[in-house]
Amino acid sequence: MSRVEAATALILEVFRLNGALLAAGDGLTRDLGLTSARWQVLGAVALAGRPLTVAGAARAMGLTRQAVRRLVTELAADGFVVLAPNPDHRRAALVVLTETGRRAFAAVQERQAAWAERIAEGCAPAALGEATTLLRRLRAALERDEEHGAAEAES
Amino acid sequence: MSRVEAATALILEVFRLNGALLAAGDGLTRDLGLTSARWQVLGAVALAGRPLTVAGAARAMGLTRQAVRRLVTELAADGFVVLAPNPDHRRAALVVLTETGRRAFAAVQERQAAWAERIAEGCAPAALGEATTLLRRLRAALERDEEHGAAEAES
DNA sequence: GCCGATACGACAACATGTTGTCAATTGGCG
DNA sequence: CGCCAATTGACAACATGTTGTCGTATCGGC
Repeated sequence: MSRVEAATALILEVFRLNGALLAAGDGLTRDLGLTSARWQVLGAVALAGRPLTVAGAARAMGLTRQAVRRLVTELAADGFVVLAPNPDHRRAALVVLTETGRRAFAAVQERQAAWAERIAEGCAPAALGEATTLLRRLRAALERDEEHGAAEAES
Repeated sequence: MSRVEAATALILEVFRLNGALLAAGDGLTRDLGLTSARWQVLGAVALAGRPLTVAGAARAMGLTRQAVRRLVTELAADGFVVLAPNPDHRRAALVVLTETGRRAFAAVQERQAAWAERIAEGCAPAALGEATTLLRRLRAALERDEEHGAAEAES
């Protein structure tokens, strides 16, 4: 198999796995009133070490602040977080976990560990690490390509 | 790094790479009036070997027929495909590429090959293959877990 | 040949992300 | 001090996927 074919096969598999993972994540969190996306936001806030604004959480997650804003609004409506006044910035409120939010996140984290263990059961940690490194390298090449790709496409 | 940690790191990287790939795919197709999603539909129809119905294309791609239906409607509106009567099934029309559609798909395919070569430049085909195999195995475990996961989650 | 299960297309509602736009706040610099 | 650029939150429009529901066409078994 040529390099192009091998790369294409890997890319297609990434798409499929991504879909499967999202579905699994939703299943993992559904009965707690969460989804994969909400869980991700909760995690960013829980693991930040300091209170985050919506825009800050978005930066931490690599998403746009608009997407995070809607999720935060929903999480606040469901009582997982509250928006606390920010002493440093009147408009940019801080997202703070409630006790409910903390408990829900801890519960999901436990499940996720057990789930990851089940899923990766037959895989050597070293092999997982090598695959991660390869994917990271591909993504780096992708982002490098993006930067000066627009000009080359014209040629 | 424990297996759970390694697996979690890999999963997060799959999410990130998926996002980067989608963005790159859109960039690759934009000036032809396509997107990643439309390209995928065009590819399913082009490579099927025989005419496909909307539902058939959806099965071939692992998407729902509703999602494919909308994309096909848009592709038809833009002249990339036409819906031809199906002699075997009055309601299920066949999706057929127009000359425009064929040319657009061929153009994207050329670009994709060059792009994949650039992206995977520093990677050995064997390493790509191993990563693909690992991801496939993870997805298989995931799908197996889904099946009898609902019951275990209660315990 | 009829009848019910199944497949298909259409429509609606929703989830999740994007980009674009706009006003308000903040902070730095002349 | 005052003004201008960057940041932020809000809203809208759109892209892409999902599920649910409905009506109808097709097919297989009796």
